[in-house]
Parts: sequence; C-alpha cells; structure tokens
Amino acid sequence: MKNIENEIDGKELKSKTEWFVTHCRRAGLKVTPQRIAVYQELLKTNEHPSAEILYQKVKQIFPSISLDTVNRTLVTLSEIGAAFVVEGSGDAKRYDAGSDKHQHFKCIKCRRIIDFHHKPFDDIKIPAYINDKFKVLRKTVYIEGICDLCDK
Amino acid sequence: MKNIENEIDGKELKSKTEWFVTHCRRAGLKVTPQRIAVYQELLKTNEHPSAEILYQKVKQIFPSISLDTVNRTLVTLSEIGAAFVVEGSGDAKRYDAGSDKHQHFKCIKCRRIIDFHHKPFDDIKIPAYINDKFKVLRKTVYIEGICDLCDK
DNA sequence: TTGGCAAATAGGAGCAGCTACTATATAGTA
DNA sequence: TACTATATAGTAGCTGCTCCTATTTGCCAA
Ligand SMILES: [Mn+2]
Ligand SMILES: [Mn+2]
Ligand SMILES: [Zn+2]
Ligand SMILES: [Zn+2]
Repeated sequence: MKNIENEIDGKELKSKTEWFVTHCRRAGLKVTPQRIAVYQELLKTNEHPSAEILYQKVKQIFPSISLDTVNRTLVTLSEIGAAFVVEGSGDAKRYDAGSDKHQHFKCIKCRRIIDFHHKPFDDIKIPAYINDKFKVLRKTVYIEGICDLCDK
Repeated sequence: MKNIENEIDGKELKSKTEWFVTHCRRAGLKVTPQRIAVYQELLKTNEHPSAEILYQKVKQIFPSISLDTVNRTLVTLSEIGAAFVVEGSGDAKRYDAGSDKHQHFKCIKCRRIIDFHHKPFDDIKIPAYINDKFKVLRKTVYIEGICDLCDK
C-alpha cells in the first residue's frame, strides 16, 4: 500500500502554487489573495474539507473573507481542474486538491474520507458500449464502511 | 450488455411488494399504505427519483401524503435494505430500489442517472489492507460524463 | 505610474432540501 | 372492539449553498 497520508511540504506547496498562478492566468482568471489562500489550505490537508471548514481556516489568516467567496472559489478550482468534489449524500460537499490518482474510503459514521491508492482501481476498463454511447469524463471507485476509529 | 432498462411488470411488482410486506413485519415496522405506495413508485421507475419526484407521483394516488413522510419512508427503506441512495453532489438525494447488481452512469449536464451492468465491476477485489483496517460495507463504481441526449 | 474597467469580493437575502416538532390518526394486538 | 405504540400531516426550523448589489481590486494600456 502506498501511503498517501503524509502532508505536503513547503517546497511542494510553493511549486503547486506557482502552477496554480500560471494556470489561473492562462484561464483568464485573476490571481487574488483569496484564491491563493483557499487553494493552499486545500493543498495542506488530506481531510477533504467542506467549504465551511476551509472558510474557518482561511479566516484565521484572512479575517474578512466571506463564505460565499470560498464557495465560489471552490467551484472555480473545480472548473480549472485544481480541485474536485468528493461525492457525498446529503452532507456538505467535500473537496480534494489531490493530483495523484487515488481512491476513497468513506466512513458512514464519522464521515471521514480516507485516501488510499490501489493500482488495479486505476486500471479498470470501461465497457465499450458505454464509451460508444456516452462521453466519459471520469470513473470513480470508492468503498464505504465503518472506519477503525468508529468500530469499537 | 445486459439491458436493465425495461420496466417492472405487474407480476414482479406484486411479488416484490409481498416481500416488502413480510420484510417490514419482520423488522417490526407497520405496513402502512404510504409505505407501500412510496416503495411501489420507486419500484416502477428506473429514473432514480428524488424524494420530491416520488412525492408528486404518490400524491396523485394518495393526495394527503406529506413530503416529510416520503423522506422518512425513504430513510426507512434504506435502513431495511429495500432501497438505497445513489450518491450525488449538491443536488437532492436520488433513490434506487433495484435489487440486481448494477452500476451507474451519471450525466453531469442533465443529471440523469442511467443503469448499466458490467460484470467485471461486480468482481473488483478490495485490497487486503482496507479489509484489515476497516469494516467494509459497500464498494461502488460509477462513471460520469455527458449522456447521448446532452452531447449534441 | 497611473487611470480605467472588467472581474472579484463582502455581506446579506433568498432558496432547496431536508429534519425536528407536535397534535392527530391508525396498524397491530389482546 | 379497545388499547397503545407507531406513523402521519402540517408546519417550523436548520444547513448548505446560490443569487444579488454595492464596493473593491487585479490587470492592462497609455
Ligand atoms: Mn482524496
Ligand atoms: Mn440504479
Ligand atoms: Zn469513522
Ligand atoms: Zn444528459
């Protein structure tokens, strides 16, 4: 098992931010401190935070930011491929800036979303009749259950 | 490809309802006309309706039913395994009474959820380190993209 | 460097989709 | 048939966005 739970280091944070800045410019988006802050907070965690959680974090270093800006920023990040939504049912949307291929285990009790990477899941083949009929953009595998902390 | 788009026939509706009734009794749940109606409407469609859609349908034959009852009933159905939620992001929960193994294609434009069945997706193996650490309840594979109707 | 402007933000109102509450009704049973 | 725990209808309340408007700001061009 490839452990992908280690946090991002300062060097990677910097290089990813640089990529993000050029990527924004290329997409005709302004590089605002709010956007940088939201993106960096998302990069720094592997807890798949909701907009509200990110809002609380960014507010500590940027007290005037609004929740709406965080939400809009997250939509923008998704559009340019700098983040994506991890699907959930009913609860708040959860975001991920992870660029490496990986999958998720979701605890139905505590709602934790835990990264793992299982190579065979990357390689599952989409049947031809789906590719012929639809324009496929993404395939997703996830596992649900009770996590180690909740199962006592 | 196994076509699973055909609608349920009267015979199957009846037998599934009978199963549902005994299953409710066994679980100590009362068999109310509202529960039967919601369950049957869910059986009759393969469009993965939201609570609101089901509410509109059931109301036609049961005008006094409340949206809350539909929502509560759907939670109950999920608890006893008579239905499940198809995950989505942000929108209303979508429900499925399908008992046969199958997967979903989700159109990101029109939000249609289309059934298909690809045997290899049933058989994907969960890595041992996940099974060892967590109690696995479900594994899910889905495909996202643009459906044939939206892609013009 | 500075000025103009389109894009972005802050703050708040509005809305959808549940979920909780309470009085009434009813399924299961004795 | 009568009793009681469960379920329902109607409504209020809550969460998580999304829309609206006035103000600010990043970016570009002069
Ligand atoms: Mn992840
Ligand atoms: Mn289905
Ligand atoms: Zn847990
Ligand atoms: Zn579509």
